[in-house]
Amino acid sequence: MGRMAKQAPLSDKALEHVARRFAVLAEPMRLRLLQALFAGELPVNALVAATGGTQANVSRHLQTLTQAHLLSRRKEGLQVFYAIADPSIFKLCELVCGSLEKTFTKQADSFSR
Amino acid sequence: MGRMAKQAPLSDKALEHVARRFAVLAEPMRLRLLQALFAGELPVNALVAATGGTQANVSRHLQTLTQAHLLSRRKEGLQVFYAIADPSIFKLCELVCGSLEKTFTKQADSFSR
DNA sequence: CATGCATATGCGCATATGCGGATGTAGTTG
DNA sequence: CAACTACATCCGCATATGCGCATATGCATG
Repeated sequence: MGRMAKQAPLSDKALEHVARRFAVLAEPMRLRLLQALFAGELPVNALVAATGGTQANVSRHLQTLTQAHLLSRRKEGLQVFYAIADPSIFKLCELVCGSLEKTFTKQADSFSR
Repeated sequence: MGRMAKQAPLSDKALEHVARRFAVLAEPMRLRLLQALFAGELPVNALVAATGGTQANVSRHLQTLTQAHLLSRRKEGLQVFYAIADPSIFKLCELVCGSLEKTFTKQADSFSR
């Protein structure tokens, strides 16, 4: 299957899907939520506490992440537990952080030189 | 160095930088430009042709990508050549595409079952 | 130095998105 | 079933961002 695909140009629809995925990750509050969930499943109130956001805002962002299939949702009594559903998130964040680190390091070098 | 870092929670500033990186990638036209540049360096007019965008719009998006240190810029006579400056882009796109493929496959399965 | 080409930028508009505050809903408990 | 808890959603506002159009800038050439 398409594993070694030679980067065949993606269709417009595919590009929009990819863009949407990146857009979902392009909000600090959502990144905070994902970061809090790195350690494992958590209920909304814990995420509110962990991120310092309002309950309404946290809930909305959780909905966005869930609709993007990045989080899973599980009701248990009064609480709703969210968890990371797409493990690619981990590598994604690693990659971006690594790349940004390099960039900053280079910028720092350009001063010290 | 930080290679095996235990995902220490990122600072607010760091999170905003990561979010910004994702935001830059969250536009179909910019993804088209990156995709066109996957094969190598190209001048603006070629990118206009490849993407079907207007010259003004392409130029602005190229500026965005360059300011984000994703592209490099090289002037040669009247033309300006752009090239991918951050190889992490390749893996990033691969990861997202792979993840989206899985998601769609699952959705497809949920019909055929 | 006047003209022309390749690229960049200013401006205005339309749309999208995040946020706070209030309110709605589902489930639990007395 | 009334009151409470945990979560979701509605509304309005403020801001950000993409786009088209026009125009400016930089560089080469006759």
